Amino acid sequence: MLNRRDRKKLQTRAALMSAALRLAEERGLDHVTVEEISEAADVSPRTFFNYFATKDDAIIGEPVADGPSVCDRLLAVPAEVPLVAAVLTALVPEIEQIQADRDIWLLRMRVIKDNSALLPILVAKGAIAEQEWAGAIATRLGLPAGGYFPLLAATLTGTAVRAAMMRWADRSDDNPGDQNLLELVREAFGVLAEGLNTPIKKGD
Amino acid sequence: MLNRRDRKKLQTRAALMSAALRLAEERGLDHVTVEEISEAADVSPRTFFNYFATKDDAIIGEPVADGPSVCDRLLAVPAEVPLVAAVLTALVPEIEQIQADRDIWLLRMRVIKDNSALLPILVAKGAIAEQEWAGAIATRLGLPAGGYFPLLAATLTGTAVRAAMMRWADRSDDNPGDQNLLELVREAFGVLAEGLNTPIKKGD
DNA sequence: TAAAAGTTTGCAGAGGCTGCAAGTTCGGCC
DNA sequence: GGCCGAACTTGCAGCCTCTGCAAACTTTTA
Repeated sequence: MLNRRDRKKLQTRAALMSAALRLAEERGLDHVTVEEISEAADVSPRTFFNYFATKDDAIIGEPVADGPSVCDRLLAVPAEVPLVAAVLTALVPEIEQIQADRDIWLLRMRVIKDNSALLPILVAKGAIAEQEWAGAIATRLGLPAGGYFPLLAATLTGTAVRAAMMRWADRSDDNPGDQNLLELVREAFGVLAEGLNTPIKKGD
Repeated sequence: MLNRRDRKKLQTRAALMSAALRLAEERGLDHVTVEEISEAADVSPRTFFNYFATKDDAIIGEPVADGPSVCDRLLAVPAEVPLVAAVLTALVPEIEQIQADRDIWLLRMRVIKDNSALLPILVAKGAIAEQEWAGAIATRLGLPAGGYFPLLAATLTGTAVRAAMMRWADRSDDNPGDQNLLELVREAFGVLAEGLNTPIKKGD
């Protein structure tokens, strides 16, 4: 259970992230200093760095892993299920979590979109996860762990997820007002499964 | 033609990049300061920033575009050629250029591999290019420019290229000593074309 | 060769980030 | 309740990245 101390930490962390996002959205991340963020969260600047290694991290956040990981779930999917479908299945809980935190994620994606320096950092976080997926994929397929295909497959699926999220967050102009992230990921995975030479049918 | 001034610039730029790579390989990028790099290249630290916006950029470098771009070439490939094959064709010159600069690229990839903070930056550079590819791909397929599929396709191909380069640079342990980058890209594109559910045949 | 154009450099300064040591709060135990 | 140790916060000093500006300096051009 969480004691007062842990609750306060969570609270401080959330306050810092929220302040960072809010300020970054207002004026762009470059025009927000750590001092201002800490000020807004009512802690000292030094404390900011006790929570986040870099200013960017306060925007990106970190996956708060509780429960079985994507890898665990991926290994749990029956071996007969084709790779792409299996990965999708393993991802569903994460995706639903993101949908649940819809507001914060949309804000985050908006900030990332407006501060192009952040996108690569998001990708970097993803790359760490993908490295792990690669191991699980290799196991599934009975391929050597350090092999080529598993890593390629993991990286490609990660990319597809990210692309879907970008699209999800991008409710601009002529985009339908509200879309289901899971549906978008499904579409992207369809492309992965079928091969790039076969454009998706519906919509653009 | 290049006059003395331009030649000197090229020379200074190369000296900075080379010094940065050499020092970063020796002690890790974090333990190399801009001051040391400039010192080694025999210019002032201030001059370093006339050439590169950030320290990282001296490692990553920038595509020195001369001649037709990937996009130009992509649009020049006959419309009947399937997408994946077309992109591959458009990329061949770039890939050959990289093979030609083999030594510097291998060093660069080694440094990137040892300094994980650099990988996302490499990806970022790629993302800019991919954005442009997406436009060309859309044109090829007669899809709306801002659409979903073209960007997904561009991102996926970019990812595949990068994966191939990582593998190319990774001549470790049980890897065959010398591989052809073009061949590796071809393999990765094979996966893209066929769909992820069909693992590549030969090798792992 | 003199003016114009382009480059290098030093300097001052903002801001990110770190180690350290002192102060404060919290949790558990007698 | 009171006390101790662990965890957390904070200020401070300091290094480093990166920028704007203005003064040299070098190359090009007329």
